[in-house]
Parts: sequence; structure tokens; C-alpha cells
Amino acid sequence: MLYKMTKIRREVLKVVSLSEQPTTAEDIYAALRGHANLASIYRALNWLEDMEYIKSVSFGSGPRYFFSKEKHYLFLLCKVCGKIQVIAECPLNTHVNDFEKRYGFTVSDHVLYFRGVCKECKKRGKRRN
Amino acid sequence: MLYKMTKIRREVLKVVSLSEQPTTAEDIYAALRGHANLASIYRALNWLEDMEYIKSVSFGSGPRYFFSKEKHYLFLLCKVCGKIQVIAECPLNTHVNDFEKRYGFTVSDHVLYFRGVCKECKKRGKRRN
DNA sequence: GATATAAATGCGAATGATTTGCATTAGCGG
DNA sequence: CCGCTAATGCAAATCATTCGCATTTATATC
Repeated sequence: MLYKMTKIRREVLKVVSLSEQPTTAEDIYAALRGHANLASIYRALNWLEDMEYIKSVSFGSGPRYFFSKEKHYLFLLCKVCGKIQVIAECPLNTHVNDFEKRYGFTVSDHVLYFRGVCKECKKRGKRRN
Repeated sequence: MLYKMTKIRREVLKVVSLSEQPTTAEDIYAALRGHANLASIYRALNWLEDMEYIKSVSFGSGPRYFFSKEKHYLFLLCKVCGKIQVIAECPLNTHVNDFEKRYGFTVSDHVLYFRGVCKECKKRGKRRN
């Protein structure tokens, strides 16, 4: 069978693609309220990721965040307040060829995040939010 | 109270530090067999991470991998076989100052990983292992 | 258009990783 | 030695995700 991009998968992809920020499975479930089962959303997300329509990252022990393939996000994870700031650009794309040669590993994409302290937390001192 | 680096925490830190590769909570539990409860190991890991002795990453929905603060690993995550190759160096450290200025975010460390296809998988074709 | 077929879905239960509550223990300050 | 607070063990709880299985759906075939 060759048809694969089903209604649910398309809807899930749409939510992920239209979202400014990376989204979680729960977010998508809420956005599609009732239109699809949570397990099916997970299955759709896994399929979409396998098919390279989307990518995901996870931080610490929290949920996975999904975002569309084209976007090269840089995640700024504040270690004081825990907030994840997402920036739609990425300071990479250098050095990559070099690595591919040295390790025989073909890089198709990358995930990068910085940990540190955000502007607000620096302003207001150490207290967690 | 000021004493904090307890026996268990020290042992956990030791396992994490001496390990060549990033380790999971389960790995550490096995390494310390019987010397500490799994929940305490998790607590120790969280504390060690808060205190900036160690760092962690997680991939997809699997467990968290812990490694010592000093190490700047590059993770090569093969999307064919799923294997995580760990390289003890990192092609970054450029562009960072630039970002810190633009976003007012102070970067203390970063996590980076590439997705792609490893040498072995390219050799043997598409089959998953 | 009815029918066979394989993949996709819904539902609920299962799993894996991690956290939490609570009673117990241990280490330091006085 | 006593009191106090933080750390630990244990078991149960929670969160995110997956799985099993019955049911539906979308094509391809007749």
C-alpha cells in the first residue's frame, strides 16, 4: 500500500507546522480536541518523524517537543527558571563537512541547545519562577 | 546545613565521571549494585545536575544520559539503526558571544547532536539492527 | 459499485523512566 | 549527647509513551 499521508497525520503535521513554537503531543491533542486519539497522535508523530517531515527534542525528563523539519531551532534553556526560549535560527552549519569525513557519519540534521540564564532571571536574581 | 556532597552523591558522581560514555540512572544503579536505592540515585543525579557537576541529554523517548560537566560531547544519533555514537569533542564555541549579546542570555554550556546515518548503516544498506 | 486487503485508528491496558510521600537514618551544630 | 535538618530507602504514584487487539478506513481489484 502506498497511500500513507492520512487525515490525522496531515492534521498533526499542520498543527506542528503552523505552530511558532515546538509543540508536545498533548498540545496537539488539545489543538485537535476530539478529532484524534492521543495514541494515534503519538503514532502520527513517530511516523512523521520517520518520514522526516518533523523533528523532535526532549529536555531533561520532560515531554518531547516536535517541530517542522525545515526549522533549525536554537533552544535556550534557562537553568534558573526552566523556561525554554526558542529561537528560529541556528549558529551551526560550519564544521559539519569536516565531521562527516572524519567519522563516516552523514549528518542530515542537528539539534542544539544552550543552557544558561535568561535575561529575566538575570534581572530578578536567583529566585525560580 | 552546609554539608551536601554525601557518600551516595559522591559515588554517583564518581561513576558518571569515570565512565567513558554518558550513563543512565540504571547503569549507575547497576554499577553501585545495592549501595544505593534507585530513587536516591535519581535524586543524587538531579542534585548533581543542579549543582553543575554533571549534565544530561535525552533522545526521543528513551532515558536520560548523564555525563560530567567538563566534557563537551557531540552525539551522533543514527536514524537507521538508532545507535548513539558519542564523540568527546564539540565543533562549537564559536558564535556564542554573539548570541549572548543579542538575546541577553548567558550561555553556560550547550548540548548538540547530529542526526544522520552512521558508517555501518551506510555500508550495509537500509535494514535496522 | 461490492469486495478483499492491508494499513490506520480508537480504546484501554501496559510499560519505562522518573518523582513523590512518608517513615527512618545520618551528620553536623550546639 | 541532643536536637535539627537534610538525605535515604521503600513503595506507591505519575507522566509520557507504547502496545495489543478489535474496528474502521482507504484504496486496489474484480
